[in-house]
Amino acid sequence: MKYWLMKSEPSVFGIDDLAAAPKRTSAWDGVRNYQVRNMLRDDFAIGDLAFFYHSSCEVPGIAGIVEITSRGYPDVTAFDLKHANYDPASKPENPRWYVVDVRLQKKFPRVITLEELRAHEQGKLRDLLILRRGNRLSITPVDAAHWKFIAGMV
DNA sequence: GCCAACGTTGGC
DNA sequence: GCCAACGTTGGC
Repeated sequence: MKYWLMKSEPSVFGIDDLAAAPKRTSAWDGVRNYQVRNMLRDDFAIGDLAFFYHSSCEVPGIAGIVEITSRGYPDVTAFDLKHANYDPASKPENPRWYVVDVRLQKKFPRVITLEELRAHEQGKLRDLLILRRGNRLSITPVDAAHWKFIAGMV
């Protein structure tokens, strides 16, 4: 079982959108970065857990925990001409982009802010990828020790 | 394969 | 809105 951190802009899709979705489950679509695509396609397993991170918003930080409920499968929004995620280079017979399904496991009573995380940048959260300068991946692996520590910050 | 131009991410 | 730090594109 692996741990992850998945970023989303709440103005596009936030934790409350997931809470309101049928079965509190949704495909994590719209990833258009090859490194992240490879993780979704090859590295995610059913039962993995991920922090749901809100980015590009007033208070960036971790809003809750989701459970991975599928392996990677093709991102059908890339095939949809009218969808914002449309990519003509991705074909159903040779899909370029992938998703996994996520189910909301827990919305935190409060957001664990980026500022709080940064307070441990030189200590317990050293080498947490989200804190690394220049990191732009929307999905990053989280090691077990970091996961445990952050979950304890709630 | 190089690299300039361009686009995107995301904190501030 | 600004801008650093990327990733991608395309001419050569």
